Amino acid sequence: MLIRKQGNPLYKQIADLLEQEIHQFYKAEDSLPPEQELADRFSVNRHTLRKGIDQLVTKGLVERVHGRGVFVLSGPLDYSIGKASRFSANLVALGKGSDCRLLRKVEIKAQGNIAKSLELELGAPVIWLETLRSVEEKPLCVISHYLPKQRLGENPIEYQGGSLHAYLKGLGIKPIRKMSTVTAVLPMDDDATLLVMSSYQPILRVKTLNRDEVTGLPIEYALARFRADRTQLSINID
Amino acid sequence: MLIRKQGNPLYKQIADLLEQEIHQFYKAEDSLPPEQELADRFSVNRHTLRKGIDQLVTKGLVERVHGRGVFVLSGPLDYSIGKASRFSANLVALGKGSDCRLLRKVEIKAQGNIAKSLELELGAPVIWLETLRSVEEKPLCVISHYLPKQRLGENPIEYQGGSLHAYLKGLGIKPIRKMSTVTAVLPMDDDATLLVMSSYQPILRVKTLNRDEVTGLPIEYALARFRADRTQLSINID
DNA sequence: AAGTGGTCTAGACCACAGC
DNA sequence: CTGTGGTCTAGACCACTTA
Repeated sequence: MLIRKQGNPLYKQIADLLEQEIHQFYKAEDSLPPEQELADRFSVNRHTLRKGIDQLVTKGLVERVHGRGVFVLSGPLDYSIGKASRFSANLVALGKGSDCRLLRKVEIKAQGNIAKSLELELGAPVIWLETLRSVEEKPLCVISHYLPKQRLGENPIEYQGGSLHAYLKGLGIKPIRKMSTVTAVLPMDDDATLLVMSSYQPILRVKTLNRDEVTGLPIEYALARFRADRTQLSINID
Repeated sequence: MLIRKQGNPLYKQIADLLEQEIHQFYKAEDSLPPEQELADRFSVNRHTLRKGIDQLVTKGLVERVHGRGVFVLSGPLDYSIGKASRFSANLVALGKGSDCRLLRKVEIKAQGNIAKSLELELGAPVIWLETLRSVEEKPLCVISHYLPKQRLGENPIEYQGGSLHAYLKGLGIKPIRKMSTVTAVLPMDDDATLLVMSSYQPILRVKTLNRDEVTGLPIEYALARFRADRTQLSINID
């Protein structure tokens, strides 16, 4: 049935076969037969079978659940830009999300990129906030904020959610966005979970540095991860 | 050195270690030591080592070349979006050699988004150019350009490659970028092929509208698809 | 021919889910 | 407990590149 051939390895043939069968005979939520059973059926080692399934996982066709099985995912997603524009996030309006939940608040020591971007000494105290912003009840982006503790005045950080920039304003700080860089990647596991998305859809990664309008010193370094299918960054140039 | 622990498999630890080392000691184009050598060094099986490298490949950090080795990829190019920025200028500024190949040149009738963006009547003639731009011999992005024929003067479009904006300038047109939107998607098959990338790595989609500086009329509507692993868009806000 | 990555097998044990 | 996927080892051979 399966033939070893150059350029068409067994695991690929298996992936193709399974993909066909999935489209023909399976529906979303169905589980595939156990790996060992499939391996026996194709007369290959379980490792080879697994590699075949890996292809389908990467493709976003199926999903592995430890201890339970391999499950067929619902059909391909629509990546049309028209759909995305409904949820368009304006770059300038960033940080003004309608709902903002605080996931984490810790004090860490500045190091690497964070120290460099914030223009801090290594080891200087930094407040690390992790926020999740949703629009219309649907999670849109996760943002890691890094704030230099020493530049926040004597006030302890009591931010609990809502607009972070509004909170900072209350401390007499007015953050001004100076630079952003944008790139696209596939999400880390944690982010995929928070954003309730599959690991095979891209996310937009926006890195931003905000400076205090008064002192001109860096006041916030932020790394935002947007669900790309719900986001379109608009950049207007005057 | 490496410790077996739940939730932190060896291959992941290896990936993390290698990533660190790559950032510290390697530069683009460098090759990693052979797989067997690395496996010995970490005292793991070559399969386990390979799975670690797989992580880095997925991450876009390194690239495998059969029979030659594993090579470190160059970091993303920083592509800046600003008023006058053009592709060629961007890369020249980075000191990189670039190349622009014309893939297609057709005349079509304006419709839908194109007509709307270019502020044309439905059915008005539009020149559709498809270009592939490479940097250092490696494909970076595919761009679809839509030019309103009637605004190009009497000149037939004789553009054959190279800088498109330089060519337009020769026609007495100076395009100014007015708006861009950015989003991330998985590539269409054709684009993935042209960009020599996997269909599961995201691309950055940048939609741009350029207006003629003199008349203020839309002169170019462009839809660019960048390999996200080689691109970082910089947005500077004044 | 030698060196590199690519594929496959065989067998083992672990971790998680559900009965 | 049993059944599932997850990780790791050991060894083999193939395919591609370079010299």
